[in-house]
Amino acid sequence: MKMEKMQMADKAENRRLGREFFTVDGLTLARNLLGKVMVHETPYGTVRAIITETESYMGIEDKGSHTYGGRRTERTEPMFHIGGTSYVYLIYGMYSCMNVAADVVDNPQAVLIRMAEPFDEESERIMLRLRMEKKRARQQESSVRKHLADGPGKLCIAMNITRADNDIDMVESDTFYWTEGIEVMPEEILEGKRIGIDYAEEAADYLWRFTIKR
DNA sequence: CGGCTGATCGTG
DNA sequence: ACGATCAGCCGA
Repeated sequence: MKMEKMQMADKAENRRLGREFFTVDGLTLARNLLGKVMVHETPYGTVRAIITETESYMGIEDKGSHTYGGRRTERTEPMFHIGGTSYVYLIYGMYSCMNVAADVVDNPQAVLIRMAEPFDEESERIMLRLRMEKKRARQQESSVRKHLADGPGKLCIAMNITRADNDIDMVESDTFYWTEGIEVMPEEILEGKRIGIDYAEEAADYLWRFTIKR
């Protein structure tokens, strides 16, 4: 009985990531978030997903970043907040993108969460349900299942992340937060160019996308 | 698997 | 006007 209790207390889903985890630069945070678990309450239950791909957006000096040149607007405000703050914005008029602010207040760096996999079977059921609800009419369930959360927009649909979840402190929240997950060794991390920022000139070539090797 | 394209709307 | 995208369609 005592043993059971100790194992429960040590379960990955119970080990929350604290402030010190997020108050590092955006490149360090993007690497460290691989293998961690993002948790979000949805109308159908709690969704837990292991993060498998991230991108760094390095703030005022990064031509690919929303905060390039210190651009501070109502939209980009959460990027200026304390590390661990969510930054959710609408892209192409129809999809949400989920980011986590890095580092200290007023250093507007963030990590885009691009890809994730369900942590357990309940999460998988909920993610599939949420994705099927929002799918286009002709799309097959097999196709949705295969591409459950393999892009920033799909990930937000699968975890019910909308702009209602913008500017939340994920260190303090009880409905939107992070926990430990699986261990990822540095040599398991693949680097690549960031996606969809052709306008960013030389910054488009920086290897600031991180994926777990398969 | 890779490239091309329309859909759709808040932001500045 | 313009996207830190997605899914369908085409060709290989």
